[in-house]
Amino acid sequence: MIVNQKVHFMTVQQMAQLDATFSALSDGTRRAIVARLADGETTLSDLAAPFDMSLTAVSKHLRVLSDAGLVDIEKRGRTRHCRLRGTPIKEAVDWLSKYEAFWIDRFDALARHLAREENGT
Amino acid sequence: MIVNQKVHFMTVQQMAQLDATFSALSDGTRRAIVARLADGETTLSDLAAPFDMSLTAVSKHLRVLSDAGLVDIEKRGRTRHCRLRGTPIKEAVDWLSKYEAFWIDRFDALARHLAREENGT
DNA sequence: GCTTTACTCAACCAGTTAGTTGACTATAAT
DNA sequence: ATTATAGTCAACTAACTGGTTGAGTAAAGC
Repeated sequence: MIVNQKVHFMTVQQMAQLDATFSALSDGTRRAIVARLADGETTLSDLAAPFDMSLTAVSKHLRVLSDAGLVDIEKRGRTRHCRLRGTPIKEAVDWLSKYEAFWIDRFDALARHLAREENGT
Repeated sequence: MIVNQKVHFMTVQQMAQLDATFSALSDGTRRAIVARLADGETTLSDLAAPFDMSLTAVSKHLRVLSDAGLVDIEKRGRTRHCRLRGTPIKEAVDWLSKYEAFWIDRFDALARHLAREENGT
């Protein structure tokens, strides 16, 4: 089996966007925020309530997500209303999708096969 | 439109795995390594050649990928042979896929609509 | 046996990250 | 007008990151 040689061109900004997206999602608190926002728009205070950390800390996490373009923050009176944006997530999936062939990985499959043989099954 | 409320249970290890995967992929050099390995197995030296940094630096990047379970490193004589593993990538995609609804984002769509109106088109 | 190759390891450095606290600002409620 | 709420900002800390260099090790080649 021969894997297609795929040359991929990417601008510096596209690289930076992927950096920011993956980096933003590398923190469990931020992934929890994303998960929460998928259920609908919320304010910062509401968002922060379940977390065992200061409002400032959650605000900073939200800022990271906002800088990465994953969430929109809208100032409304004295509250900040946050909502999820899908585009950067899609871009991350698009990048990952290039390695889809490896999800049903021939090497993984081989490894599983060998593991089964080692176990004598 | 109502988004399904999805409660998601995740073990500490699954969380840590996602942390490691997204964190590993948040660096452009490491994504380039992954891309390179998708074209086939290579040694560390071969892998390091195109990069403008020391072998030690690339070795460290590879170690991060290895720790995250994204690559296997096999010692063979004095060379290290590296190959891609798909499973963690699949897990990352599975997580992201829960937000697939937002890729064709009603808010994004609204934002684009408003942007078009602002431009008077 | 000596030299080159392919690495690893430890120490160091500068910059970033994830959290804290305390002081502040602006809006809303009484 | 006062008070409570929602949040920001600046300063600080501890730990982590991404890179370096120099020394060391183990396998291959001559």
